[in-house]
Amino acid sequence: MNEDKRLPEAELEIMLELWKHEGAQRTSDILAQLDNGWTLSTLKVLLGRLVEREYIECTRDGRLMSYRAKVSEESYRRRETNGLLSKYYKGSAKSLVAALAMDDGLTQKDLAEIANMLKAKEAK
Amino acid sequence: MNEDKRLPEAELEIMLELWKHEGAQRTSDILAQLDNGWTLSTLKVLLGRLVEREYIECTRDGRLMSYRAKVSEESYRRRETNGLLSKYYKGSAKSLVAALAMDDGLTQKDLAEIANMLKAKEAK
DNA sequence: TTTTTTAGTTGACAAATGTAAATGAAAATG
DNA sequence: CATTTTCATTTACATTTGTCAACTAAAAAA
Repeated sequence: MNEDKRLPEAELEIMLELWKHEGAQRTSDILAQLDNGWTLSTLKVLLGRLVEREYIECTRDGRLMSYRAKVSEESYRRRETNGLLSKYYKGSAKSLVAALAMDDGLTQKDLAEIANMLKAKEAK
Repeated sequence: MNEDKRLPEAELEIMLELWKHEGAQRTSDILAQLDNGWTLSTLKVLLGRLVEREYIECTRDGRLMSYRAKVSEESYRRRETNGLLSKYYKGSAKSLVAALAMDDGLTQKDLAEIANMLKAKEAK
């Protein structure tokens, strides 16, 4: 499959929108949601490319098209996260978290909560 | 400046290599380090583009060129990390860390160590 | 059922990216 | 010094990406 290449920026924007909703979305709704200056034309072309890459699939309801994600946000996010990790943090999640902490992105409380999550998971 | 656009994959590869060393590096050394199949030609073109973007600068030592990063890894990494955060984790560092924890990327010990770092920093 | 709207499909094109060969100039060799 | 080897700089070209406008077909309206 093609599912191991990163998406170009514009197509990713669309995926991010599709991932927000469970079901399929109408072309025009997607356009409205995105609310970047694209024309319908532009959106359609990008959607077409995403279909080719098999990132999404479409169903036609009469004359209207609807699209929904085939590749899950979960899996794509995981790939992107791992990519960031390996490129900039020597693959160490701990380094990344440390950096976030130093950047004021994390509080003691956050850490405590996550430690609890972890404990709960281990207990399982 | 141009410093707010992401680099194309190939150029990033070069930056990652340059960031590994403090000083300037010879073209041929870079090529050797990268050790992907590029020809010298290819590398040079990419280096040229990076110079244009002002991501790196070059000095010539006789007939040889050396390059070194102008944009710091630190700053680029921060940008990329924030990008990931906002795209896939609603901007919440905590969500990202939770995801890492669930993916077995983090141990209790890691968290404890980071909590200590944070404490030390706050004490300052 | 003709006309007008709409939504979808194609064809186009410029800019960016990946890759490399051709060209030029300086340095090492014979 | 003439020749060969090394680098670096240019030019080239196929793909990919970003953006549309033109063209089609179907539905709604007149």
